Amino acid sequence: MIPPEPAPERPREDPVELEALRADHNSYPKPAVTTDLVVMTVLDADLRILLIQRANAPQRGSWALPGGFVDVGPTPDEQGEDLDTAAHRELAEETGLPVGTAFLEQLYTFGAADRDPRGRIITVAYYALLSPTHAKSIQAGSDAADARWFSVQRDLPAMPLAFDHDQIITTALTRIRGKIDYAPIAFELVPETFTIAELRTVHEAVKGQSYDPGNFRRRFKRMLTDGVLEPTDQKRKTGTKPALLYRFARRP
Amino acid sequence: MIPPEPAPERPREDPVELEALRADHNSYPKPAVTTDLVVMTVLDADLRILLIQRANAPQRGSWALPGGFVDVGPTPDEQGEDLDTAAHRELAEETGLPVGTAFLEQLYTFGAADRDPRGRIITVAYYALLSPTHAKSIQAGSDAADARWFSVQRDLPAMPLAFDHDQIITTALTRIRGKIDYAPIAFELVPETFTIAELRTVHEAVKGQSYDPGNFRRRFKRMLTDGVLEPTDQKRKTGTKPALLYRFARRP
DNA sequence: TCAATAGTGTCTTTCAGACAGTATATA
DNA sequence: TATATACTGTCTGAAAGACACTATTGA
Repeated sequence: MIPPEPAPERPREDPVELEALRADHNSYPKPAVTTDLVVMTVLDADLRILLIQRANAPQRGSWALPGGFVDVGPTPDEQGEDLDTAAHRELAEETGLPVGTAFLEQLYTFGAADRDPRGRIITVAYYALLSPTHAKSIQAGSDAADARWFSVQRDLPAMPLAFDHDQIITTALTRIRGKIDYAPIAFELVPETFTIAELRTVHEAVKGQSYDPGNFRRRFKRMLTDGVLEPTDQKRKTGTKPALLYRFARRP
Repeated sequence: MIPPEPAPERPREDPVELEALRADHNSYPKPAVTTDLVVMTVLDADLRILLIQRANAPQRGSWALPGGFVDVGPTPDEQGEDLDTAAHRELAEETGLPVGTAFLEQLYTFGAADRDPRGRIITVAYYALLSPTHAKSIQAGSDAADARWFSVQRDLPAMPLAFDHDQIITTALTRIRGKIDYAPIAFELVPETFTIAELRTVHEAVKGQSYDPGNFRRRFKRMLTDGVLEPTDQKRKTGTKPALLYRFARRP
């Protein structure tokens, strides 16, 4: 092993040299970059994804993921928005909800050379989780003639999607199905306060399997002692015995 | 819930219209896109990362991750290489090893607007895992005056890196430290055949913690019965009692 | 013979799955 | 009163951590 030398100080950039670099940087062809969103919610014990019907070519009329081009400033000094900001902006535009309402996380970047007929377009995919409360307000709110919730289990399998969006959705499903077992993402898919049964239903809808109510409750109760959750003093009427409502303690 | 209509057939693109789309596509500013590589190995029970010293501005002289621009074709019909292909190509160029020698996986895409002084550059980061056999051949092989292995624990904390490369490395470390517990990535960091102690050393170097040899062996032996591993009939002389060598059954 | 590591076995705790049983609401 | 669900408890097995113990090599 060669012992590493002490690292040099980070050099200041020479403004003149930098100008040359910037000119050089602009002399090569570049790809377009978009963000696409896999927006998910659980409605009626069913995992759903928000799709929009494309109003323009290419693939006009096809159902597709919401998304759009990342804002890149016109000059090196106006460099536009961060990737995360672009994703948040798209989400707000498509759902009508204020920025920060939903859980949003980068998923994967899809960059096959031929994935879009318009030319070279690389897309940074994000997934978002919406509570049913917010999800329902989308239906009602915006002019959603061309934006609908599709059931992952019932609708998606037989549905042709634009571009490689089926692959993006598959990646998102794999991600949340793995992550729900160890990260607190199920809480993003229930209302502000919720019963244990409602939380279990979310897990079941996401994983596509059922859980024993007793065992799920036990696992759940460990989060109570960990301070991740707190009980409220309210109950939800379910038709039979009312169930205690809990709240996710976002910041302990 | 609005019941979704049957999805329309995927429309054929009109060539004339497509031409217009392509022209439109080229009328907006675009970012440059690079891939950066976090190439890791374990040498002398120590997790290491390959860094190169930048020969050109910006940040000439700084240590940085290997990487480069994604090849984007000059026209919509010559759209260049896939992202994964670009990453594989960069890895081969930087290490001198043939494509396919190392494990390579997409990590995360970094797209802060101001992350590069040259202008808007989005980088799709990948991480690669090299066996010590291959890692050593890099040192010897290429003119590696400006490419070296740095110890994650000993060297990196005090080392200033170019751009946001420290953040990329942190993300890579978090990823493999999580993944090594459930995915067979440790086998990418040992020679073709290896002892249990060698595999344990890799786990310890990656996680930065020590494991009880007996317990590790037991966990390991379950992989034997699962067919993930197979014993060889060879032993490695260790200085004391020789240890049996095993082989990773890549495809069962 | 001693030191060091290979390799085995035991005890305990934790947690998940299966499942029985009790409590309390509505119809 | 019947039924459905909330909620509790018990049994079992898988797996991890702590740790004692035996086996086999080289010095």
